[in-house]
Amino acid sequence: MPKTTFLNLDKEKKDRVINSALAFFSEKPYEQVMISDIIKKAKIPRGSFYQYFEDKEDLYLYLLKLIQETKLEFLGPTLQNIANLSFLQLTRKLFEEGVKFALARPIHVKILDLLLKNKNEIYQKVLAESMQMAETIYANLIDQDKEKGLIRKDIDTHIFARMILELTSNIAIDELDINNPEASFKRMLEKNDKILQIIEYGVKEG
Amino acid sequence: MPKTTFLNLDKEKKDRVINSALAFFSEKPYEQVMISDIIKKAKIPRGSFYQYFEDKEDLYLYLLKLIQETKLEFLGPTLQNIANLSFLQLTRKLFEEGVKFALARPIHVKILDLLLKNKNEIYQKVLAESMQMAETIYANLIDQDKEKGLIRKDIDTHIFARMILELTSNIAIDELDINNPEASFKRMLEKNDKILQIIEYGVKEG
DNA sequence: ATTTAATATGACAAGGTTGTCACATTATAG
DNA sequence: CTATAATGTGACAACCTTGTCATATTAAAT
Repeated sequence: MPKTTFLNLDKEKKDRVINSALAFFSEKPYEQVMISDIIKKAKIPRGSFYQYFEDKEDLYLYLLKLIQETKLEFLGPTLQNIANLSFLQLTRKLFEEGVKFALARPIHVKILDLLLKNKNEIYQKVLAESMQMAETIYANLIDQDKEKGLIRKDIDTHIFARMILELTSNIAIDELDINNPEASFKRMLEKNDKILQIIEYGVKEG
Repeated sequence: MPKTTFLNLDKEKKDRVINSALAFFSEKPYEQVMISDIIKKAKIPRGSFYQYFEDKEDLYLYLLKLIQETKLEFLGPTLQNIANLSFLQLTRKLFEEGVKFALARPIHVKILDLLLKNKNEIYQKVLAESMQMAETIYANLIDQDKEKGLIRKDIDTHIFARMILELTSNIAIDELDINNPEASFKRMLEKNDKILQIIEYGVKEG
């Protein structure tokens, strides 16, 4: 956690630091981001940085917390209305919301994407558990839908859950084009639909 | 390319350098691997390194070439007998061969995996084009199978090709366990089958 | 045996990064 | 209007990493 000195800073300066850090952590993996670059872009002296944060990890974990908060806030309304959805409906919803979030907060999404791909020490520390939990939740929903006769019982629950998790996290980022958000959005939603169609009905004729 | 000095080296020393480099490049992304570490592990003096290679990139590109050769050699027999396979049969075959290769050459696979995830300058230089080409080939095969009535015509060819490419590259590495190759192998093949089943028939009941 | 070419070595300069610290500046309290 | 606490600063030590180069050492050629 940042020291209180940082939290007491006026918003402008705080934002300068946060935005500078977000920019770098969205461009390179954690290990390759340099404190020197962050303070240079944020225009704060080296000494100040260490007055605000313990070290790079301290700052990074703080950013992740901010990102998580932003995402939860963003997903809030959606999460209110998922109780009656089937797993596939939920997946479609989350795909959609994922796209929306990626367009609204591309930097945040890039940071999460890098962390997801990197599987470094910090990933183990902060994401591994959540991913495991998400998988379990998905698995339970899938099993429920099997009981309801919505999903074939011979499907491997665990693997299906993993597939969905992998596809949800990877697909959004590729097609993202900040310069053309509307087109981007449409394209990504279409892609989502097509992927889900394959998963629902398969590709085999007849 | 390495300088002739390196190529003329006796096999033992050459292998020491290559294996040391392979070890590091399979553990960390290219940018985070340090020449210092490689020469230390290979037990060659700093000066020698620069007598053998231009720089880190020179060495890395050389390793990638070796890996590619190994892989092509490995896949050779398989590639002889794919002419009459449907796209899905081919996919199954390549999944299988991918698993076998990952077990036979886990270090190589890890290096390729890191490169695939990183999308850095070197990726653009050596892999981007191949990936594009693979996608095109897949797309053609899919279209052919649509004509033959094997794949539903309403499936989006491009996206289906991408999905398969993504799944083939990501799945193999996760479950890999060097300590228990046979169990690993069996588990991974089963996983492959289950994924392919979802892709062929979909998950939806009825 | 001598000369010439090829290799091997490791000290070193140049450049970069991190974390600290003594000191300057500003805010707060008495 | 001090005195005390909180912040702001940037020079600096300690540590790395890269690429080079003058100097051995070894091999090949004459």
